[in-house]
Amino acid sequence: MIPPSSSPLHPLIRKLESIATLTDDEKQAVTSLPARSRTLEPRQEIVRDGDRPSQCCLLVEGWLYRSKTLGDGKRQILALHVPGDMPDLHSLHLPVLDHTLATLTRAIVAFIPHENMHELVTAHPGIAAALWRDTLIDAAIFREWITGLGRRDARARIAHLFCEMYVKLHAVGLAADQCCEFPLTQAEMSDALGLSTVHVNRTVQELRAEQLISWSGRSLQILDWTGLVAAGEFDPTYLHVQKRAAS
Amino acid sequence: MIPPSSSPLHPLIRKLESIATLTDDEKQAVTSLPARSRTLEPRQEIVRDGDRPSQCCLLVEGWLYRSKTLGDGKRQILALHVPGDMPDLHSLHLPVLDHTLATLTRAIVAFIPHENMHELVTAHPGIAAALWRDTLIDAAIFREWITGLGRRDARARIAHLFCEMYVKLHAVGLAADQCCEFPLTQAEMSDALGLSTVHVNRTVQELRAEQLISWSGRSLQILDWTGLVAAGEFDPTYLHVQKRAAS
DNA sequence: CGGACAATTGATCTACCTCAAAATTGGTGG
DNA sequence: CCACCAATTTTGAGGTAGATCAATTGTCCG
Repeated sequence: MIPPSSSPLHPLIRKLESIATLTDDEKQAVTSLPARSRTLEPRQEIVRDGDRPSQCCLLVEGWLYRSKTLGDGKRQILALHVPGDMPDLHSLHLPVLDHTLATLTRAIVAFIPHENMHELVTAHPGIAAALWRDTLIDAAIFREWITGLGRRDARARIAHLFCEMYVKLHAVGLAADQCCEFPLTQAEMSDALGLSTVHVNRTVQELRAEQLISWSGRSLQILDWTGLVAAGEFDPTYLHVQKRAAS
Repeated sequence: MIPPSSSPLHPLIRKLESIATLTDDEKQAVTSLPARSRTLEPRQEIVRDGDRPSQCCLLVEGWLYRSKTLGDGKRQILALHVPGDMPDLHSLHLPVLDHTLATLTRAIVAFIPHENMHELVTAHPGIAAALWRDTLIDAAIFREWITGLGRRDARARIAHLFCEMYVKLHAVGLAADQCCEFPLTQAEMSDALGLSTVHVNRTVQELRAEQLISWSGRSLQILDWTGLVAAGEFDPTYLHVQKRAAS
């Protein structure tokens, strides 16, 4: 019943299984969703602040981010997304977007019409609950970011972000052995953490000097998980991961 | 079919009508929810970080807040709640709480067992959608707070918060003529905005000197809405208010 | 009237910002 | 395979919004 990993819907199944338990029937229903796949280049907008999308976006491969831009051009990154995420699932119930969704890396995304999503959740309350749960986890991550931006210093914020992304990737089988992708530039990282690029640079060097991480190019290695967790005061409870997905 | 305003469930109906359209049948179903009301004193915890609540809390009167506390005792307020809100609705799908819910003022809250909420959303998909939508608006507010904490200065953050609470209260009929309750202390405000109390104090005085607001005790008057909106770069889109509720 | 809490003020300090330039890196075409 | 370009990362040198510490002054109640 599990679709071949070549199906663009496989990452969604994997993701849903990391946060809920699905029956075979439900898996089947997800698999038969009509999805139109596209490959997008890095740093390309998918849907923009103010848009009224008529479809949802499922990230199959690569990373996406969501952001708001202020009047003076300052930008705040609100969330980072990895394969399996549906970053604009909320558009199902909030017709007008209040922020922009874009690619960070080259990415494969699958578009599913709202209509079909509505049918899916109507016919399968279990899936509706799982998707609702997913949006609630999203909100829990927002709360953690609020806490970091409001009350943590630069070092803790950066360490915390590394921990968070490692756990998120691990939950969907995309990280192991303390290694994972981390394809942000320091400028993007500063927009996510409410810092300047200069300060991010200096603080990342600090973490490297402390032998907590090794990060170059797009690959991150966590050298001292315990130390990094302590530096970021990281407690994964808020991610509400149910279990590690089979790859 | 509308319950008398003395019913503890009236604020919930009013709130849901401010974000969605309910049929009489759905209103009836909400009204017949079993709710146990209690009056709580100011600054009293309702559910704590780590708890596994078995009921949801509906705020009938007064203000609540949600917060996280860090290791060193620093506190971040994550959200402010006004009558009609169900601040821990997410516990329906995320069993363990990742933050604390407490009263800001003396408050009346009604508790509804998860069991009955589950029955309600199973029997009434329209209500399920409205509640889901409500949690999504919650998340949209979190995103706006992230933006403020990350990229706005103290003056803009404070102005923005005044605007946000005025609009939220207005949507449920609890504000008019540029006047509303604002029962936070400056210390609580600083915990919400990621600032120190001293700096909040000085910046509020600035806004008063600019004749944008008048705020003393628990009552706020907005003297210059346009000016305050400009100071906070406030755009209410993210609140996704559908229409003003009848009081 | 007194006590507790909240608001206000003053003085000093610092984490982080801004501006600007230099050094690296990775990708590309010849 | 190398030279070159553009995008990143890194370094240096000030500057500042906002923090911290420590009183002092309201203000609201019982």
